[in-house]
Amino acid sequence: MNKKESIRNHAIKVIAREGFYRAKVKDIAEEAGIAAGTVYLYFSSKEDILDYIFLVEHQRRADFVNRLYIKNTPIDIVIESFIKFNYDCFREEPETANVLYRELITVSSLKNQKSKSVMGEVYKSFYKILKQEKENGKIREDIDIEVMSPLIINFLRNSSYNILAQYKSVDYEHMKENLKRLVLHGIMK
Amino acid sequence: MNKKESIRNHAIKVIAREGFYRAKVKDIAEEAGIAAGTVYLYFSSKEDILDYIFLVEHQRRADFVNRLYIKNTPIDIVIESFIKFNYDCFREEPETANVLYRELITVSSLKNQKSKSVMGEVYKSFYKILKQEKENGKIREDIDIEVMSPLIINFLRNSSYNILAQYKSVDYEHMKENLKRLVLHGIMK
Amino acid sequence: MNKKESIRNHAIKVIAREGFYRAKVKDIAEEAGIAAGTVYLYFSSKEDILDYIFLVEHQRRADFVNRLYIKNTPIDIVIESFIKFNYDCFREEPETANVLYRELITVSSLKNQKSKSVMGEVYKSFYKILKQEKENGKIREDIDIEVMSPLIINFLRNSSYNILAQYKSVDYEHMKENLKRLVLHGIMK
Amino acid sequence: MNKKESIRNHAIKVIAREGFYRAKVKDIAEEAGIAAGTVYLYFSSKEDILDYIFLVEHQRRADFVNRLYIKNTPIDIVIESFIKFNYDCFREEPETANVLYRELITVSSLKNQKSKSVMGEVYKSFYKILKQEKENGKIREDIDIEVMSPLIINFLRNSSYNILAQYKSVDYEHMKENLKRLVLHGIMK
DNA sequence: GATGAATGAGCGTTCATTCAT
DNA sequence: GATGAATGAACGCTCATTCAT
Repeated sequence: MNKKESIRNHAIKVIAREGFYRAKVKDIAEEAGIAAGTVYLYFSSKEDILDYIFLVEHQRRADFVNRLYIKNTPIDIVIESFIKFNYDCFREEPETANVLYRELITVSSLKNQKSKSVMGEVYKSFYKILKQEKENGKIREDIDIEVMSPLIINFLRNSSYNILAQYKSVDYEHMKENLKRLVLHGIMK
Repeated sequence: MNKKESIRNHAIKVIAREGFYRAKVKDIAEEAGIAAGTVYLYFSSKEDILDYIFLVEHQRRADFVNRLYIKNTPIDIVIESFIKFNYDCFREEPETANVLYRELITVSSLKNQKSKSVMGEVYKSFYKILKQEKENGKIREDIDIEVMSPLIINFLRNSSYNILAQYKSVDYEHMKENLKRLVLHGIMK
Repeated sequence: MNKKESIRNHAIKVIAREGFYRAKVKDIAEEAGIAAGTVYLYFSSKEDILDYIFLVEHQRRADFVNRLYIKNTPIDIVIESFIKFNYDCFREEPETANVLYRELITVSSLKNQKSKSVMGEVYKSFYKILKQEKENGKIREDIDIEVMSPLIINFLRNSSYNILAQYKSVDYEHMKENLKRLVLHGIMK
Repeated sequence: MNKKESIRNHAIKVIAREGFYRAKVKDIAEEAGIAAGTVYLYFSSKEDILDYIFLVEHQRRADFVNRLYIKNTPIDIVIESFIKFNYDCFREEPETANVLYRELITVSSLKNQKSKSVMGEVYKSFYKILKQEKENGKIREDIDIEVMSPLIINFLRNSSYNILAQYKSVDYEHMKENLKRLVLHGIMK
């Protein structure tokens, strides 16, 4: 078993529960069934663990959106898929959602250059999809896709999280449908 | 001079610069030109300062949206005004924007009940505006306004922050216009 | 009304409740219905208040024992009276008893020279009584009264406190009688 | 080398010198040749150290008196031995004596339940010895041993401390003899 | 004399990180 | 590689004392 991945996974649990600053390296280690010192064989610092969590999650999104782009997926399917992707991620691993949503901003001031640049890839791929569709005449002319693409991506990810975090018993399909409609009507002709 | 307000203002500066957990009470006091102990004459703890910052800002938004509701403002003007309001707030006090955006989530897990309930008022007023306009036949039937109103409010606030934080030299009017269009097309007939 | 005495009396209450180090000057002042700063018009420091409390109480005991000495009171009556005196003091003002018993030792390391010297007077008077009675042939020859007089005085005072503190519903007369007997049989022929 | 015991021993020194509230954890650690943080690997708080000091000392006395009881030791030997035991303890470790005598009361208001219950054992064993001897007809009928046993135990311990603390150059054997005589004459037929 | 807001030294405790084993 | 005891810098908070009003 890969120990670095094990630490990442258990760190997500602890950080989701306590928040990054309250989370103790000792607790993460304990949760992972190793000694505190061992963590430092795989990560240079506590912050480094968080960076790595972001990196992996951003990479997953970058890969996902990039794959949609390569396959020439039409914009309505892209929006729908990305909503579904985030929903599924967050429902399957609620702790990861928590960490992504809560700590992302706090740490954006940190030095996680690598994680940042990967997030940039997500924006870029989504932008390319929008550009293609604008050329196809599907997107309204008065929408500046360069400016809006990161805002929309963030909106979709945050809303997915918000819905799952706020509403306990609700028709999720209904909400996903609403979210998709709002964005599609917002940008399409 | 109101010392509690002075502490709030200088705390915003320090917390914006360092983040809440890195910000030292001593630094906040120093920035405000008082002794560290004096802070505790006005706040019961460091966390209490943050709560108060949120409370004041949320109250401003609650008042703003509520006033629009009372005046029966049409939805397109509401969206436009709220975008402008956030823009202006964030441009005038970028540090406040930083704190609101970065720390809001981190601390949402804390016990800031008062601040939370005030934020709830924002949602409620905005929901009432949307409800009115739906009855007026301006909102598309397939939009569930109960679900979407908090998502839209957050979208507008976060996007305002994102744009100001990301783009240094840009045509802000153009971006505000884009944001408004996306949301209006997204929800209106 | 004498403000210094008022502070002394209310300080006794607070110190009895919290212990000297936990007792706050502010609480003492509040209890006495004055401002914290006012305390420092009558006492030079928090410790100074405690010194004064001791001084007053020791003086009362010194006066009491000295009066017995002057009146040529026989030893059995002295013992009995001193037990009764302590009992009555402690029953009437249990807080004072608490402070005397608990803080006396802690602070014996402090610089309360005046209070100490007054306590010395108690020992001296009691010693003179014992000496008189030894010359009268009432005290056993093998008792070194110089050594034993302070021990006995402390024993009587501490035991009074202990009994009142430990036993809630008990025949106090029976216990006082026991205490008196033990000491009298211990020292008399 | 047992580090917990080392901390206990050095804490006794510092607390004896400064008093509990003046003693700094840092000083205790420094005295013990370790870092301040290390103290918290063995004790949960500063107060916890004091509790442990009491526990150990009370246990020693409890064991001592209990052993005398088991061996059916006659009362005069018990008194003599207990005086000697306290003398020796206090002469060998004057700091321990100081702490026991000075802080015992201050902290008796704290939550040191364990330490308290151990002290109760001392009273109980001594009471059983007295009861035995009363049945043997050695103790005067008019002495209520249930009431007097804790008072006597405290008297012996406190007096040992007082003598050692007050008198620098004195015939200690003479004083111990005096103390023993007083108590024995006080209670025996 | 009386106030009480302001001070700031001081301290208990935490916890990321190290390193000898 | 793995451990976990030890470290010690760091920080939130307290409260005796002062002093301008």
